[in-house]
Amino acid sequence: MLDIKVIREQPDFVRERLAARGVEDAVPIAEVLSLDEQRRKYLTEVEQLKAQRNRLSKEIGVLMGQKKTAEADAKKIATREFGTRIAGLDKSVAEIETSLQQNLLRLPNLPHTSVVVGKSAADNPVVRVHGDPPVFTFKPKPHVELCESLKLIDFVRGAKLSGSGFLLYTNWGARLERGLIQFLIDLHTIEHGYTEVSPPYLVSRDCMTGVGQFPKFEDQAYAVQEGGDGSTLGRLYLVPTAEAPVANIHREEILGENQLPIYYCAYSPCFRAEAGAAGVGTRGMIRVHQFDKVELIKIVKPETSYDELEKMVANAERVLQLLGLHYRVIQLCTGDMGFASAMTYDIEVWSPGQGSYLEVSSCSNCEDFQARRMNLRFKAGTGENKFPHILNGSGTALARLFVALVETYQQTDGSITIPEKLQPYLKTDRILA
RNA sequence: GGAGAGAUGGCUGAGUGGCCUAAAGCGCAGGUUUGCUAAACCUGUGAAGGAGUAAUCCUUCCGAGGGUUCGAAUCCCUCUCUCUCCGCCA
Repeated sequence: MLDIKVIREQPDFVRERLAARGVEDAVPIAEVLSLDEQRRKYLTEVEQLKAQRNRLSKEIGVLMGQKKTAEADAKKIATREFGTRIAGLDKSVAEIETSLQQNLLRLPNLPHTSVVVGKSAADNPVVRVHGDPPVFTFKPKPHVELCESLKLIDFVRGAKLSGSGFLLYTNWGARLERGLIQFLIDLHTIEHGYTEVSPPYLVSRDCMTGVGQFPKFEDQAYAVQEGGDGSTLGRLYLVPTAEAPVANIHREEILGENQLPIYYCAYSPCFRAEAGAAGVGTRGMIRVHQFDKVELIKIVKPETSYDELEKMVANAERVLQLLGLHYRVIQLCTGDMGFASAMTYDIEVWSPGQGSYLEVSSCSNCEDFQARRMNLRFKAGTGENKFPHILNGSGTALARLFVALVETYQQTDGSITIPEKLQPYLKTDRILA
């Protein structure tokens, strides 16, 4: 959520930054400013009335104490009408505030001023490239073919169970997936200093709103109804990422400055309905409704957040380096960034079978955008309460990492070799055809 | 699912209609004392919002939402959550 004071004091700056995202038409800045002005007007009025009423009530209390009941009763009648006027104004203020809040929750974060202004993924600058694409003496097969021939994934039966976009990992495929999860968590906790957490996979509406998923992207979440009485009470949402629960761990808390920075690492399955996406590039494992991911979350002091972002990207890159995979890092331009982010790096791993890069990690600095939404603060040394910056990054997404591994390490005979670092987790150095 | 207890500031915890402007303690900040540390003592210390150039003033907030009242942390109703015991259960 944006700071209403910033919108009020620098509306043109806010308009310019939002326009850089390419959402200027949808941005009700004028509406927000008008509501904000109305709110303050009514608030001033009703507060003056309340001050008067409080004064009179106090006088009545004194009269009652002196047993001057006749005078007290007269004053009561005079004071009574304040109640109705106050109630009316209170109602107006509440309505305006609700409306203002709804508008604010729909405004995306402002891109950092250093981020390249662009319209789409085509404008994303490449930050660095690691290694070279592997060279094959034969035509590398796409992952779908390899997974079928090695019986790593049963695509047909996965779809039979839950529809397209759901995977049934089998035998060595299931073990590879599990081994990767273990490998990633060990790496980030033991070597990178993150604290492991294992969150709920169903979260409240507040959590989804806190990270910026709701209200804008509500149609992309799977909702689960407790009881089934149709009310939104007791409704929970399958996590689209572990970010949803983990970033909210300290929601509505005031942290001590010495508690920061906080580093969390969490595995979770991720559920994405992506309404309307069915049928578009859905073959195989590239785009699915359920995938595994190991997520990194940082809660940090504002002045350190961009250094922390660089470190987080390096932590995610380490995964691909240890697995010997070719990848590149890009920075998302203003038009391609997520709703909550001020700056995002994507890491894309090379897929020999597709002949293209696949996004396996997205690391974002959301600055105080999410902290405001969840009212998470910390007490700064100066004594004032400030919003910390929250970062999230994939470390990394699994299905696409799986694709890159299988395609990169395929052999002439159709088998797959296992990178050295993964061998202890799989208890083998090769998956045979 | 049944029964009971509870939810008050960063934390613990008092407060059952009117100086509650929320006691007290802990914690935290500053100060005094001090060779250093520690300790002791003193002072200060909730949040959000609004008006004002400013000093300052005002409003709201005691789990959430309604209600009663001139006035609610306090009384009434509804809901949520937590704890204890019982039942069921992986």
